Amino acid sequence: MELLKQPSIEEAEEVLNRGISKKHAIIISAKCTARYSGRAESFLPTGDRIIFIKPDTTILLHQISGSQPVNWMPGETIHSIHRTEKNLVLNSVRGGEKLSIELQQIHFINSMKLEDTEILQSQGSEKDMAEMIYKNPLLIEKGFKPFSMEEQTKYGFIDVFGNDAKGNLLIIECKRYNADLGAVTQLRRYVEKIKKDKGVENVRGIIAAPKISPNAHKMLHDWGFDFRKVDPPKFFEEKKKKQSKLDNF
Amino acid sequence: MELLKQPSIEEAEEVLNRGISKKHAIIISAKCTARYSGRAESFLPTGDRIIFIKPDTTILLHQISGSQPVNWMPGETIHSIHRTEKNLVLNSVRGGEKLSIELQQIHFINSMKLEDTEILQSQGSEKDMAEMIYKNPLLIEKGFKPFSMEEQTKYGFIDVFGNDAKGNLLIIECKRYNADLGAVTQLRRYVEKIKKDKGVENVRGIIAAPKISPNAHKMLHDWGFDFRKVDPPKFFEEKKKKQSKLDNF
DNA sequence: GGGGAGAGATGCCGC
DNA sequence: GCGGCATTTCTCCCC
Repeated sequence: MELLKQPSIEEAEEVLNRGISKKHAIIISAKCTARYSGRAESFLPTGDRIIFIKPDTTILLHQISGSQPVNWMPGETIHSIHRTEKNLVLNSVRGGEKLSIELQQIHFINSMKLEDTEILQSQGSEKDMAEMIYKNPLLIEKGFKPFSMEEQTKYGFIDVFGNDAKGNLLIIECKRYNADLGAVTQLRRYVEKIKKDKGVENVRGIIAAPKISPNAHKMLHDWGFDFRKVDPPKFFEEKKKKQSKLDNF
Repeated sequence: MELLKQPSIEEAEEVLNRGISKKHAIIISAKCTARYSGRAESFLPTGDRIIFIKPDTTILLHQISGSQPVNWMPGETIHSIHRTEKNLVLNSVRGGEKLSIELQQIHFINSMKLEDTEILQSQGSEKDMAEMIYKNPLLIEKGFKPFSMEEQTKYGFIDVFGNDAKGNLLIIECKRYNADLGAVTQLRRYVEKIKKDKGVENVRGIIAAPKISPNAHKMLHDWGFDFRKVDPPKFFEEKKKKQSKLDNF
């Protein structure tokens, strides 16, 4: 691990070059400017920021607020270090894209080998929600018999597909949070595709979500579709437990 | 600035508490585990990671690859430090969400005041593209007369709105990259809304984008809409210059 | 504060 | 590789 406080340009240059070639994780706190050119064009005037170069060549430039980086480059990027008269410049190139960070004052630089082979174990995605409905069709309505999940069509894939009590085809589009206009047009697209492909007319559409925006609900109704309030699995699990505990009093 | 290499639990706890209360930017490199509960549930087993706590209370946990954090909490989060028998635990709570990071070995911790009042100056967004078309209607077709931009409707806002040479209403939906099925359904929504609101039938729709997916193009055609190849401004500016330079030979 | 949509979105999966 | 789409999306803008 190399960790330098207020390094000279020469020291920082060496640490950077060595760290990049060794696939270290490199963190720099510095006063800098940044220019980006590629999918758009941008310039960020002088300020204190955090720069993070990952072993996979990803580079992130973070300002002191917000969860998104202000500038970045994803993997497969080539970094190079240059010197101006007074400063150090970090150029990162990838295809037609280029990020150029000019370091004007380096507060600290750290370069070190990090070990991590784990991946995130996650639950509660939209797919989990579809699975929950598939296994508990009563969440939609009595008599609903789902027969497929993630059904592929050229116009997108259907979350849950089945028959209702009267034998109509029934398409469920799940949203784990608020259903919006996009969710309704998505459902509409699937219903029309299935009607056309199977040459049938009795195809119903349902949006399953914890809530739906007023305009989306209106459009849903205009198109003869329905809404079912369904909470995604694991959503605010702790909060719900607490709430039901309170409800018992 | 406080910068400690391999700090003891006690030292790290002090730096963390002091840094959070002083609204410092805090960076930790550590072996850790992470649990998240809220909009989903997740667990991340032991590994070396980078933790970044911003002055606005945003917290990011980054693994050594990928441009996205593996766990995070946006602003308005309350952080607190606790001790287990052997380790330090950083709890971050916001509404019904909770992120808990257990620090098992701290490689370094840095806490410092950062100064930054600048915001990114950016060009080449979809709005810039709409503006370009508004000013150069020939990019769409001869006789196109745009009369409004960002027109608000309850079902979304229209990028560019105008009349064609024959006096039909013409709605343009811009996409700065590949137009997909969503872009077509979006356009369709606007056209239907305008037809209904104005009680007219002669409303045309056009997607302006550098390219469009085959399925989207088919759906566009099925609905009687058109596609115009338009490159967004500033997109790969450097690359294009180079290309046109090559073309001259 | 909610709705609607873009983003230099990124990431995942299926064909 | 492209297509289609979810994301603990985040962020911005307008009502």
